[in-house]
Amino acid sequence: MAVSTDAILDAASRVLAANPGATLADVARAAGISRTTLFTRYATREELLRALADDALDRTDAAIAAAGIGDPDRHPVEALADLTDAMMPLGSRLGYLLRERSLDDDEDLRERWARIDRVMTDAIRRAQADGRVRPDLPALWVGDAWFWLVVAAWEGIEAGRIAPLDGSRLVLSTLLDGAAAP
Amino acid sequence: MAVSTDAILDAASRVLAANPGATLADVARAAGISRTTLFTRYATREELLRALADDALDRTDAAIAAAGIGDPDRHPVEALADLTDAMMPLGSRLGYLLRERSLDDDEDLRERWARIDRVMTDAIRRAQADGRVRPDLPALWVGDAWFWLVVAAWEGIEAGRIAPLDGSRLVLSTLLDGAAAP
DNA sequence: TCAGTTCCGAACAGGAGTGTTATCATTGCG
DNA sequence: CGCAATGATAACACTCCTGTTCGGAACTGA
Repeated sequence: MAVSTDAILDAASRVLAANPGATLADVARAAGISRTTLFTRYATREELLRALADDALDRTDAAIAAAGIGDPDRHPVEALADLTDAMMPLGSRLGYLLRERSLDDDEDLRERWARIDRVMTDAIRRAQADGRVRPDLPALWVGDAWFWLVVAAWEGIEAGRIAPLDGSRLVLSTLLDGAAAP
Repeated sequence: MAVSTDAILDAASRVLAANPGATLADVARAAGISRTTLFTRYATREELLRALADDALDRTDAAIAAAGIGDPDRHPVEALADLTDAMMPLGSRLGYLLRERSLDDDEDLRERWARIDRVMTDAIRRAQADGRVRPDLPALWVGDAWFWLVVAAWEGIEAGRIAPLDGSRLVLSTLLDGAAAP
């Protein structure tokens, strides 16, 4: 196995995030292997896409667990800060999922994403009950706002609009404190 | 002209936003016309995509002008509120551009988008100078954060996670005041 | 009724991508 | 050195989409 599975998935996520219609030949070229070799790893395009999605969700699950988002004893703002840090390197891995709609009707993937959503929303509800997050905002919305601000940071970093090391801080500070001058 | 150009673009943006790889046959079906008739309006797929993008940018330009974003005398927060309201209905029209990468190398479209970006960023810089927006956040980032919160609202509304009429308020309140409890 | 227009359906050629197969070169191991 | 495994290259069939063409249906206006 000259080229690791991870290297293939990494190349694939970069190519497919940049252009969801990219050819398997493009992916293979980016991974430094031939198209036929790529087919020996993933028999069909869909199989590759599925593996990519699973890998992205694995990493997200791991980040959520490591940050202790589901832990009621953990300070929710600290947990969110840790999670945001951990999410920043996942740009292309997860970003590709945003643009790839052919997996929308995959029940397993939807269920995995719903579970992540539930963990986040529960944590936000606890933070609201603890008086740390505004109770007048729907918890679902706060979670969505956080996620899309992370996407904003991914895009901003990729486009060179913000410094890579600033991403996490900007997301957290904007989400929690807002952009209006005090 | 039984089916208006606008109806075709509307159907096309909905179909292509849901799935950028959708076939022209899909688009024609959604628009209620035949595939051959669609070809009489737009000779190639690229021509249709270009028309869609131009239309979306036209609407964005109009919304920016109507909100007075570029007007230094206008209260910047009120202008942003008006703009956010005006952006809410543009979900699929602009959302499709987010996912469509085949137009990334189109110089005209890039220039149009850059001009919109410049108007927004200038307005944010003025708001920072006036003490209405935190000066410690990069103006580029504030603009991006606003835009992606708008996207979050589009997605949330489409998924039924937030009420359509709440979108604009949630975006503004989150961006300006933050989600942390005071 | 006739002419003109607009649209649809069917059919076709061409191109591009997927997935398969067979053959050859390379590397590593016994 | 010989064998096995791995991957590359090339070629192929197949499918799907694009873009074009043609004949006919429906509607309109004189």
